Amino acid sequence: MRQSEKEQRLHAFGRVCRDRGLSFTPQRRAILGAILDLNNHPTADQVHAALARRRPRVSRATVFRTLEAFARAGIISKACHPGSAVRYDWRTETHHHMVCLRCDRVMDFADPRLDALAVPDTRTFGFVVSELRVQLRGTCRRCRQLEDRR
Amino acid sequence: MRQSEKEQRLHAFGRVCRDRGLSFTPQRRAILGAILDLNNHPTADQVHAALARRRPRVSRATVFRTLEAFARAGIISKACHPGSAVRYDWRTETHHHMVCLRCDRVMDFADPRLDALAVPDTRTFGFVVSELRVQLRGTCRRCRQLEDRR
DNA sequence: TTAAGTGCAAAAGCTTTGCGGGTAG
DNA sequence: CTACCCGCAAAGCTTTTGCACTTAA
Repeated sequence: MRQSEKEQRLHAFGRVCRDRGLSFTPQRRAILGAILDLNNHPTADQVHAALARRRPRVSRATVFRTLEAFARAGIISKACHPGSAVRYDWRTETHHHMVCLRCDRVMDFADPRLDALAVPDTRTFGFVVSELRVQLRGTCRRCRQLEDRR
Repeated sequence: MRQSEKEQRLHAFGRVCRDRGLSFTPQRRAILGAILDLNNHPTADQVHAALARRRPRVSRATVFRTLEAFARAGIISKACHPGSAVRYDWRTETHHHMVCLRCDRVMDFADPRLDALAVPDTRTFGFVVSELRVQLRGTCRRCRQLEDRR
């Protein structure tokens, strides 16, 4: 992501935070910056590691609390995956994912045809759908290469 | 699930295990029985809890090891979810999920129209798709009711 | 018979919480 | 000023691992 785009996004995040009644502290700005830089559905720990040698110092607890609070407020979202640690996604708009079933990697996949799919009726389940997303399950390049070597 | 259907499925699981070179011990039979009974994408711990007062005794470590081994062998699968503990699914064939973003509950959703969707081309990513699944993200009945009460 | 599976207990990894002190708005 | 936020450290979940013993095939 270009620096200018990043600054622009951070600025937008600040505005949304205040709209939602959350303060936009230097720590929170750093956390959002890190998730934009990583850009690949990191865990809270990966975000914390990325910030380790940077100013301002951000504690592990703050990273966990902040990411969770932002997700609850809809400022960021959570990615669905088959693994065992919450994965965060700075994108909140509908998009799609390729999910590697070997290494749990999640990659974005854009496709307007998929965006246009009609949401099926789930009323009988009492379930209200906010969005439809497609998941392409399979094997990523790296995992296939590892496999081939054997 | 009817008792007869469950027995039939357990029998089929036994056959697949042996085909894959995995032995079908009483513990493993019990674990698969529990995941069929629960029927709702349980965590390893939930499977273990369901077996707590039953024979044969199954240790927590065995539950974790077994579910992981079965998933790797394709005997069961993992559900994709936004939470922080692996969720197992005794269904391995393509199907779809409603995912509650408040409580992380995962519910099955069947729709032949969705099953028929064409898999997009992901070659440029080096990603090989094994199946396409749809995820309906939203809020389940229980969570909406809890919300309404406030 | 023996390779594979199991239980136990300890360690490692992930997440939440309570509290005293700090700061954004 | 004051409600919200932060760091720290401890506790609570989830998952893996090493090892000695057992068992399915």
